[in-house]
Amino acid sequence: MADEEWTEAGKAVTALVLDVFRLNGRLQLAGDRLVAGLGLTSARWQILGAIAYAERPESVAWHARTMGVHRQGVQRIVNELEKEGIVEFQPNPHHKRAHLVVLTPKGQKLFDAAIALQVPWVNDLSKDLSPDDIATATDVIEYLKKRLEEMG
Amino acid sequence: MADEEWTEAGKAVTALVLDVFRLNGRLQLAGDRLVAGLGLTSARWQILGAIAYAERPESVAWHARTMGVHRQGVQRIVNELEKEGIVEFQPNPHHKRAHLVVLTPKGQKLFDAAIALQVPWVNDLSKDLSPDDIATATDVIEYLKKRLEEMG
DNA sequence: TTGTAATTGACATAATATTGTCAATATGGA
DNA sequence: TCCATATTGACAATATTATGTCAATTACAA
Repeated sequence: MADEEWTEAGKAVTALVLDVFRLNGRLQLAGDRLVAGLGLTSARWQILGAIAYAERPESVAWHARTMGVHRQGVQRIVNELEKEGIVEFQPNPHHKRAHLVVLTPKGQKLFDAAIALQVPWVNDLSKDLSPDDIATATDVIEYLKKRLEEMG
Repeated sequence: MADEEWTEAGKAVTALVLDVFRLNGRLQLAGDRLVAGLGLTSARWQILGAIAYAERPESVAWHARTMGVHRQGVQRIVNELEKEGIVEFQPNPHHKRAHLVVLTPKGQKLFDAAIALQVPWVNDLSKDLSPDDIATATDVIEYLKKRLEEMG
């Protein structure tokens, strides 16, 4: 493969990447607006989701690693959420310092309220898309993500 | 359509959105690493690309609007690039203050160098993907982006 | 057990992004 | 022309994110 020119797939993925950047920005904005009334932001919501959907209570560092973001950012937001009674720390039987993060009942209600806003929003957003095409798009996105994780 | 539960497409798009967030992070990271040796970052590179690929010289505010980002951020980076001789401002015959941004020869060389790094990188990244699937993914991403722009 | 490397939360600092305001300019209608 | 509205670059004030360091802890191999 010559190095100076794009392959067909390379050209197409280049365009896809630029679209992913733009979509990411729009989604961030839309998410912020959707849950602003609940006192949430996209960043907070995403962390709540990670905690809510984890199979078991996990540490801040674990969540950061899983989300692929800096652990300091997650720590800062989780500490805020803890002060607001939205999450709480549980002792970790396997680690004295790395406490496990869980939603409080108040946090669970807040997350449920966010979901209640997201459901009609995403149902409307996606109503004209074919499930097959969405699945294909997801496969491509996940493949690229996996490749990047391997390469990085 | 009931509001309390996800449609099939809604559920699938919810998963897709989370994947887009993760991929965006990985791409940002990979881009930073790819062009770091050139004194570029993902953000700078993206702005250079917008300037390079614009059909004609445009103002900072125009680029920010097109990219869907804050105009202040673009302004800050463009001002830096201008100090470094990578871009320059041209007088705008239609507006006294809104100067038009163009690449200098040095800037064009820098952008070409970034592309020279990106080509083999993206060719390798995409080598096992089918052009059809990439096209489908791009269509879905673009559709979502367009819908969000309309809604917002 | 002992030593080495990795993980973790806390903290500090710098870089970047966000938000709001202002005056200059441009646009379009009355 | 005149006026209201929108756009633009500059500037300032916060907020958020990124990066590096540290000590405590853990994991693991010798």
